[in-house]
Order: sequence, then C-alpha cells, then structure tokens
Amino acid sequence: MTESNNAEAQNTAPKRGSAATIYDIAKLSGFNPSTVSRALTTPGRINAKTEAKIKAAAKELNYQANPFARALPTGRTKMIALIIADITNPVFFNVVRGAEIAAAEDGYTLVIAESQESSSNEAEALQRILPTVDGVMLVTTRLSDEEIQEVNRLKPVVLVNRKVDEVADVVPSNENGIADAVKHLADLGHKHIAFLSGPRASWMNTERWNNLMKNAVKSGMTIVEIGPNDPTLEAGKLSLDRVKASGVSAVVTYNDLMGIGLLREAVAQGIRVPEDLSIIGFDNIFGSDFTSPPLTTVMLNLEKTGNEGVAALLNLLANEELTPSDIPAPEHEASLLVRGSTAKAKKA
Amino acid sequence: MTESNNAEAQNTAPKRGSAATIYDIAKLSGFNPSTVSRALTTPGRINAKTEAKIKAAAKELNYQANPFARALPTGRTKMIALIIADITNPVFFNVVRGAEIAAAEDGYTLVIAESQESSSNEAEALQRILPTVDGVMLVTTRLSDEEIQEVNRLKPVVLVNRKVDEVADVVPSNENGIADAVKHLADLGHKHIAFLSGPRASWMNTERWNNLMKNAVKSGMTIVEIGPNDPTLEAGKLSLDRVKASGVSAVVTYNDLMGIGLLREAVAQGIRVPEDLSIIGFDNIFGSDFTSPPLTTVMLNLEKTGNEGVAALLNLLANEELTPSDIPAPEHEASLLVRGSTAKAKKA
DNA sequence: AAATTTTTGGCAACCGGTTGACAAAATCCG
DNA sequence: CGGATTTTGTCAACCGGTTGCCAAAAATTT
Repeated sequence: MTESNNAEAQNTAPKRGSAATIYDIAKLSGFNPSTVSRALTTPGRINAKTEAKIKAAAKELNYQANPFARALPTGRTKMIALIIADITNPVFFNVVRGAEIAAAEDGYTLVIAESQESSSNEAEALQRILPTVDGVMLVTTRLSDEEIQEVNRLKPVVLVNRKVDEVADVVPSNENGIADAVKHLADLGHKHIAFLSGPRASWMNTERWNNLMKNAVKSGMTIVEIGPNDPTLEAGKLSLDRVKASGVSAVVTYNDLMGIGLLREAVAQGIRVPEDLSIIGFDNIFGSDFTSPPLTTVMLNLEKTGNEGVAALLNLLANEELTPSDIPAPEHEASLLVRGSTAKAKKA
Repeated sequence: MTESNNAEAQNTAPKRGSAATIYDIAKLSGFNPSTVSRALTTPGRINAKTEAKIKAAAKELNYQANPFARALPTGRTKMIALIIADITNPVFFNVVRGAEIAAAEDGYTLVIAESQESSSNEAEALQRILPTVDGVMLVTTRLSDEEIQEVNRLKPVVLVNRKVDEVADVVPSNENGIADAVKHLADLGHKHIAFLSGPRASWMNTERWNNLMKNAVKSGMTIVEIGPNDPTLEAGKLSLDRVKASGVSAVVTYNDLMGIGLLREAVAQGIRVPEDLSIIGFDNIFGSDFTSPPLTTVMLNLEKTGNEGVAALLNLLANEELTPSDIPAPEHEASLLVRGSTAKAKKA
C-alpha cells in the first residue's frame, strides 16, 4: 500500500515460514543436532551446562519445534479431533468449550469438524482428520455402532452422550433430572403427558424415553410418545397439532430446540403456556430463557461433559493399556431447572 | 464383521495406526516408491496404465498418505486455523459453519481455537497452532494491530470484521443496514436515539457508531453513545438505567446479545417494548426471535462471511504473490430485519 | 597409576513422503 | 533407418526432527 513496501520486500527476504531448526541451534551453540534434540526433549540426559547453553541458543533463535518433523517418527501429534453433528446447534457450544479448556491445559489442540448431520460427511471428515490426530471425541455422531468400533480400532475414541460396546464414553446420567421432571409434573397434578421424541437413531432419545416412561408409570401417569421427529425448532412447531390431538396436559420434548418451537407455536395459536399446556425441554441451551414464558428444562452441564470427555481421552492416550471400562463414569448429573413453562394442570 | 475378521486380525498385526505407505504400494505393484508418489500426486506424469495399476494397489491397501510426511518437505498442511474470541457467542456459529464448508470443499481442515476473550490466551493458542497450519482466519481477535501484522508476516492471515493495514480482510458493509435502521426509526417518528456501544477496542463497534451517527444526523435526529460496555446480555441488562435516564425513545445496541438483555430487563421492569422503547440489535443471532417481542435487528449473513473469509485465505494460499488488496470486497451487505421490537415513537 | 564404570556427545539411520536429475525406452522426424 | 526428441521410471537427496549405538571423556574404583 505504501511506497515503503518495495524496500521492505527487497531487504528482508520475507520468506514465510522459515523457522529456526535444531540445526541452526546446533550451529549457533556448537553442538550436534542430536545433542540439541536431547537437551530440548530429554532434560537430564545432557550435561546441565550444555543444556543451558543450548536452551539459551534456542531462545535466541526463537526456536519452535516443527510439529510435523516431530510427529513423523513419534506418531504423536498432540491434536485431538472433535466431531459434531451440527455446529450451529447450541447444545454443542459448551461441550466444545469444555473440551477446549481441557485440551489446552495439556498442550493439545482441538480439531473440530462438523458433519452437518450427514453420516457420509462425517465418515469423510473423519477419514481426512484421523491420521492427523492422536484420538477422537465423537459428540453426536451419526455413525453406526460398527463404524464407531472400527474407528476405535485405529485411534482411541471417546463417545459423548452415547454408548457403544468396547468404546469409552462419557454420558452424564439423565436419571435424576428425569425423575425430578416427572415428579414436578406429578406434583402439579398432571395425569396424561407426552414425550415429543427426537430422531429414532439417537441413542440419547431412547434413553430419555425409557427413563421418562418408567418414571411416569411409577407416578401413576399415562405417557405417550409423539414422533420420531427431527431435533429442530421446526419439528417442534409442526408437532403442535399432534400434541393437541393427544389431549395431554404436559409435554416433555427431546430437546430445548423442539420445546421452544412447540412453545412458540402454541403461544402463536393462542394456547396459553403454561396454563393450558406445560412444556419441559432438555439441555438448557442458550436462548431457552428468552421465550415467554421461559422454558423449564432438564439441564446438563455440557461444559463439564466436554471437559470430562477430553480428560478421558487424554487418559487413554497416556496409558496405552487402559481399556474403555477403566474410564470412570462422569460425576455430574442432570437436574431440573424450573422456569415458567410448567404450571398446575387444568382440572380435567 | 464376518468371521474372516479373525484371520485378518492375526496376519496383519492390528497395531493401531499402522497405515499403508507408498513403500507398501511400491512392493505390491512392483514400481519404485517415487513412481508411486508421482502416480498419486501428479496425474499425467506417469503412464496411464501404470498409474491405474498403482492406484488399484493403493485402493487395495486402503492407502492414505501420512499428512506429516507430506507436510515436512512441502510445508503445506492443508489446515487452516480459525481463532475466535468466545465460542459460546452465537455470532460465531454461522461464521464457523460457512468457513467449514468452504474449507472442506478444498480438502482443508479447520482447526478452531478459542481465546476466551483473553489476548494472552489468544497469543498462546496462535503460537501453538501457527506452525501446523497454512493460514489463519481471525474472527474476533483481541490482538493489537501490530501483533496481527506480525502473524501475517509468518503465515497468510484473513481478518473477519476488522481492518488492519497490510492484512487481508473480509468485512461486509454495514452501511446499507445501518442506513435502513436509521431510516426505519426516523419513519417511525423517533427524534432522540441512543447507541448502546460495545467494547472500546472493537473495530466493529467504532464502525457502527460512526455510521449510525452520520445517518442519524442526516435524518435530523439526535444520537448519544451509552458505553462502552461488554458485548453481553448482562451488560445490556445493566444499562437500562442509563438508557432510561437518557430520555431517548429508541436504542440501537452494538449486538443482539446486548439488545436482548436490554429488552428483557425493560419488559421485566414494566417498560413496554416497543411502545415505550424501541430496540434494534445487530447480528440476528440464534434466539433473537425468541424474545417477546422478537428483536428487530440488523442482519449480517455470517455464514457467507465465514465462507468468503476462507475463500480469500485459500486464494492467498494458492497464489503466493497475491497481496491483501487483491482480495475482493465481500459481496453481501447488512440489511435490516424488522421484527417486533420497534414501533412508533410516543408523542413527546 | 591402571582398570573399570559412568557420563556425555556425536554418528547415522529412520519416520514417509516429494522432487530434481538422469538414463533407458519409446516416439518422432527427415 | 539413424539421429533428435519426448516419455517414463528410478536414484538419491531432502524436509526436521528422534533415538539406538558407540566412542571419547570424565569420574570412580582398585
């Protein structure tokens, strides 16, 4: 842009990416490259004085090891992959954040790929990324159990919110949260409730439905499943008719997105929430308290989930011989967050 | 999957990560490793028939090039870094998605790092990631102009929503959207408006304020800046008192987060929106239509921004000699999305 | 002081690709 | 049909680290 540009370009040979190597350090410090390597990576192997000299030279040259050159013989890349179905789904934000923090703590870098809810995209992305990472965290995978096991055979895998034989997982227990939610509805006098279910293939969907059913029956309520549906705002909105038709006084939705969709459509159609219809979502996503009324929801500590997932993976990585069953169960559990979308059932 | 698995597992030494190399292919196909390399990477350089044979052998061995071995001599990693300030800020989701798509199209992998709004974190993450990527996209960096220029000297950088000398950028024009917003308020009879500003250091904040001021003055309105503030829900909420005190009938907020915070607090305090106070946000984030009333906002096509950012970076990468000024301005512009939070000004 | 053990640093091979140089083979030309 | 040209495959060096092995130097023992 300015006329000084020309001069600059001439004198500094601004060759991008020309970083210092151990050979430069060797030359500067007068030692052998292998000695340099040892001084930098195996403290103690080398005379303390030489080590200090070498480290000084390294600092002077602003040395940073080329990760590829390092990864080549060792096979370790200090990167882990995080595969998620839909990055715009607010559920993931906190998982990602928790994972980021845990990874950065140990000097690992997160490589994030999105499958856009498509299992072929996911397989492709995985294919591309797998060789560059030490391990994989699958957050909401669309892959089949067999595919997951196969990936697990290549690199350590940790599954979040899903369970597959032989594969490590981190899935916080829904039980308490669901029990509380059902009790909450029972206390409010609801007799007939519905579960607005998510995708048939979702492990978590089945988990929630089964738990819900068990608790509802125990509390003497009837419960019906409406679905399967896409786990989206739109699907929640479109299901209002079926909800109305079912005659229930309360709905638990597979996730907040669907809950919000349902709630807004109900309000738009003049159905009063919570007076005419109580709604409970899952996940406590960003924005679930923006609605009128704000959505009552079963909350998961997703940041913690992401954190524990990466911790488990790092554990697996550090300890070749660890088996998935050695991974401790997550410590945190779901809990009910009561906001405005639940109230006493209308008298029948 | 079948019983043949056992046999396979026995003879192939199922050592994790033991992938086929070009040497294996060479042995299997009877050619030299370098010939294999050429067949796979320089189509046409090799006799079509041999090329086919080699490719068949590669397929048979399920060959996938070791990216590190490849990156070492070429320096190219096919990865680009995406640095964002706060991954839980919904503004970024769509940027990330757009970037993902553009990157995947060209076989590039996105490495995402979050700086948690801290410039030291950001510098550190950048330090860690920089050697492993071909280029960097800075989405909401907390780095100083000088730091950015320095990074740009090492690897190609594309800035999103910010401008720094000598560095390529993608910043969609706010002008139309802001002009429309001001005109919208003027048409509704507002005479005195405020800008609830974001962080002082934000380039975009200054941009919006300057534009807003210019347009407001032109329309014969008075405008005041209230701030600076954190770009958060909480800050929006806390600023209500100052907004009330200012006596304005309409507020434009630096972003939707602040707009939503302000709107919800106003409603909570019994101030009617939009009858008593009109509010316009920026960004059209997820959830900005969940509020009651839904937030009127100046919408940016963030997915497109992410897309164009990566495209620009790829362009820079493919064409060493390209200078930042060769990057075309983004084609899309901001536009006003009128929802429910704006209405006629009360008569003074 | 000689023999033995331990420390220390250097040599060289290796990780798995890419690529310039070159010779053999194939194709073209007059 | 012989010489010039093009095509094709191989050799070998290189990218920047790591690491097993060994010899020289230093420290210890006898």
